[in-house]
Amino acid sequence: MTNNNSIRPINKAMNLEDIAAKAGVSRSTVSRVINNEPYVSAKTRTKVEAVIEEEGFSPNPAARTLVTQRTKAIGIVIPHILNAISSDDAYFSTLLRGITEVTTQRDHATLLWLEQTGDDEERFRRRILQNRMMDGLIVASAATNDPLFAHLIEAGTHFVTVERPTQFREHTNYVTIDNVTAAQTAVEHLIKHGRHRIATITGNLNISDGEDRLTGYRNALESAGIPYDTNLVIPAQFNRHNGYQGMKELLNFKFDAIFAANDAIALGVMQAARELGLRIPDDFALVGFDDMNIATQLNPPLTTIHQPVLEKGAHAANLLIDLIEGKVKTPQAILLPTELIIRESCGVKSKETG
Amino acid sequence: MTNNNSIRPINKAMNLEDIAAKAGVSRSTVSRVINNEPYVSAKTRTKVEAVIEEEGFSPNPAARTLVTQRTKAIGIVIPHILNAISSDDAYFSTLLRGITEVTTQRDHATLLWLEQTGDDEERFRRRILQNRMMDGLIVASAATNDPLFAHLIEAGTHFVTVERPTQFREHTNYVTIDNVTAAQTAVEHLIKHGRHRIATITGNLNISDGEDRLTGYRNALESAGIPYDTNLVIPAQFNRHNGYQGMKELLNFKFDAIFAANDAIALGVMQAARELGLRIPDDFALVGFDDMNIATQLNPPLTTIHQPVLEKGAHAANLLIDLIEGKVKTPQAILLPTELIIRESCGVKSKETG
DNA sequence: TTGTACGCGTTATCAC
DNA sequence: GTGATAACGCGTACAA
Repeated sequence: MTNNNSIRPINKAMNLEDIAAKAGVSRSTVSRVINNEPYVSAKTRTKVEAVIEEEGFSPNPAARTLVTQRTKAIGIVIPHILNAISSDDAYFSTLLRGITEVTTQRDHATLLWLEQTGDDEERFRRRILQNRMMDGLIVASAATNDPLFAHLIEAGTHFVTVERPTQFREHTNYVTIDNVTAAQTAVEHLIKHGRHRIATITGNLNISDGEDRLTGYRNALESAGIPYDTNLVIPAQFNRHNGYQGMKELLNFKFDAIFAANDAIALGVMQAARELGLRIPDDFALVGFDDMNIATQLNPPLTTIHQPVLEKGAHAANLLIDLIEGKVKTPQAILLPTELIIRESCGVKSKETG
Repeated sequence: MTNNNSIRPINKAMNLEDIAAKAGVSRSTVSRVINNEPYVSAKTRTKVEAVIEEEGFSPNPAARTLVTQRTKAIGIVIPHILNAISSDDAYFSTLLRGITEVTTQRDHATLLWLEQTGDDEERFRRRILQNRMMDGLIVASAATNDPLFAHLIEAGTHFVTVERPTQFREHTNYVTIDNVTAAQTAVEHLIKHGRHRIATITGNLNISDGEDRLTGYRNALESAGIPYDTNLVIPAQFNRHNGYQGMKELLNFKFDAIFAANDAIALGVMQAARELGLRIPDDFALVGFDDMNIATQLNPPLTTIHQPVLEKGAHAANLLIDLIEGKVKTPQAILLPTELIIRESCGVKSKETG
């Protein structure tokens, strides 16, 4: 409104110039102090810092971004909202916590991009790709063939996934767990304890987590010389409803155990079993995946694979910011450990180890 | 780097000037087209739009923010992370979904600010107050006396809370539920069905949700002429562990029902009861609050108050953006409806209505 | 209806 | 060590 430097409108934030005037130096010097640059005398620095402190000044991020081309913000992208944030599940909020822990610590803001139910994919992608408020992206629960990846790579945008990539592997940084081995461990545990007709209700097979857990299941059967029976493999998605439906489909066949691709699915199985008057683990054993907090609380407590979701988020954020800051060049693949947690749903006393 | 307009460095984003050149018009005309301003001939507009489309151009948000003083982004602030994101709980992620649904629809970005465990409050507050990447804030699960509010009001920052404010009421926009009445309804349901020694394990009493639910509990007792027995009131926090502990404390006293201030607490109660060999609802009735998805899944299924968390988030976001856009002036208080969901934990068949 | 010119608040590049 | 001054990319009075 006014061009008069001496009178600042009320409520108008201060700027470098104002601070400089108050400190009796030039704008450039204030900038140097703020950015911790050398070549400022101790005395000047102290004076300027005092004024900054006194005024509670902080530099305008938009102006800064305009010249530095950096926003000091990252984005979290969740394309498949219905799967990822099935509200049964603490996976998502735990991941967020892990991520923000690091972004906060490393002085970055965090933008959240959830694909909405009515959204078409193309618009969602454009919204993210065109938004230039972020220096990089963490992509969670995307389909392995999601076109987003091609666009990100083409645009040269830094990104990290929390699933194993199946395409563009040489361009993709990721942090995940060894889903194949973990699932295999779970199923082998069932086999070791006398279950031989083991069914599985899978997660989304277009997400590597789902795909890999099915592979682990197959591997376990194969190692034990148990034939792979497609009747016992119910393709589904990572949510409770699918577990519930899957259980009902399985009724047509004989089985003595179910490996659920995650705990939400296991929850659905338990609900169906209960309605059908089937008892776990007496009528069939059940093993889940994720170790959500609720697992101890179920009846019976759920045997499951524990995975370090918080750490996954934290590692992803660190990796992304390292990438942005140029501290990491070659594509990184970080694998986090998992653990089989034996409770009661698998029919083995939790005292005796696997 | 280069001042030569005719040669753009590879990977350098286009700007208005470039588009203008390609379209054979001036920069301002392109700006007008992008901002849907009048006084552009249909022909010019079409031409410019074609170039924009062809180049996949979108304006630099930092530059835009610098001049408009608007970021088209809002922030979500969660001060009490341990309470709000107790990983038992879908409340938080559901709220996020509700919020982002609206922010997306109204073309705003969403920033996430979670107070970290090791964080001191003062630093957290500064981080938010000094960050100018947002046009307004949604504050969730803050203590009613959180100093943040005073700062926000002083700074003239638009904000909306999803709890009832106890101070600065005339300056605070909020959307919440009628916690008092809802809690009262829950407890009256217990009374009506013969329970007279009703205990409660409260939520955080420095959050209005916790305070109000306790008030509702008192009101119900009072209406029924049941004396208020402080032995039966366990001050606690909104998480499962506190429910577990609270249940154990209650063992010293006689009671025939528990009103848990949220479902997470009820979960803890159920776990403790199970370990103690107490049966619900035979040994005591139990009612929760929230109606998290898992409630149907518990043993027994949990009677609880349903609250529309998704809608809460959506209303909050709409209200905030209305505020930012100047469409709303006087402080708004939006109250959303709740409903008592009768299942089995209260000892009443779910068929017969409370 | 279109174009010119200035300002938004920084950082970066020079002189001094 | 310090201070002008030119970008950064956009919106917007004002002139044409």
